[in-house]
Amino acid sequence: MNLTKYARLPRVFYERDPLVVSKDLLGKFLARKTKEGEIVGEIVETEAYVGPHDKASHAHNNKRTSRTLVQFGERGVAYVYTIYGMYHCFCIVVGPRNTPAVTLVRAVKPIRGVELMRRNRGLDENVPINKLADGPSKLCRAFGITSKLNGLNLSGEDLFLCRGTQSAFEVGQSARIGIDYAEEHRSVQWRFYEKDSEFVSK
DNA sequence: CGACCGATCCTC
DNA sequence: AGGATCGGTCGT
Repeated sequence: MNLTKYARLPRVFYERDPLVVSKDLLGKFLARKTKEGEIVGEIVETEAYVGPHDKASHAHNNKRTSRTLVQFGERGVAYVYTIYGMYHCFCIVVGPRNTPAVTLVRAVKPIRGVELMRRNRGLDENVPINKLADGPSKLCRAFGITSKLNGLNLSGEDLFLCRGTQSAFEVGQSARIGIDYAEEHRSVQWRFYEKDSEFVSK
């Protein structure tokens, strides 16, 4: 398997309803290439932040700040932000220009580079594989994703998305995590995950 | 410039 | 159940 030749998800993949894209991202591969080596994970959990009317969105009411700026740009670009001073979250811009919408990638199933993921997390070899990237900030640690990658186009070489070798799964759906402030959008079912997967967040 | 808080994670 | 830990954001 040569990652460099792996076909990136085409631009049209992102040019659909954010909920459809978020759901369709399940089973796709997220790949990272650094000097240290290559890391690949199958996306098993996502959340949609569907637009400026979404009260859970950082860009609610088209709030345009230095943090949210990339949400107003091109689709298929990384939106990486810091949280609780010590962690990062990785999102994919899925809204058209000037219409902020993103998919938060919450968990992946490690496919390649498992040892590198362990090293990046500072974990030893007896930590089970399903605990390496089962949360939005854990996967950022495991993949070495920091705010330096904010605004990066996801069809390049450093960090990109591609169709993997998808196995069959059923899609589960639930309310999004950690957005109790979002009033009537607190309970909408905009979280998607591979049902029965042990790699989703707890 | 000060104050508040978080799309989390880890430990108790 | 509570603490870590600090950048983003907003009000003064």
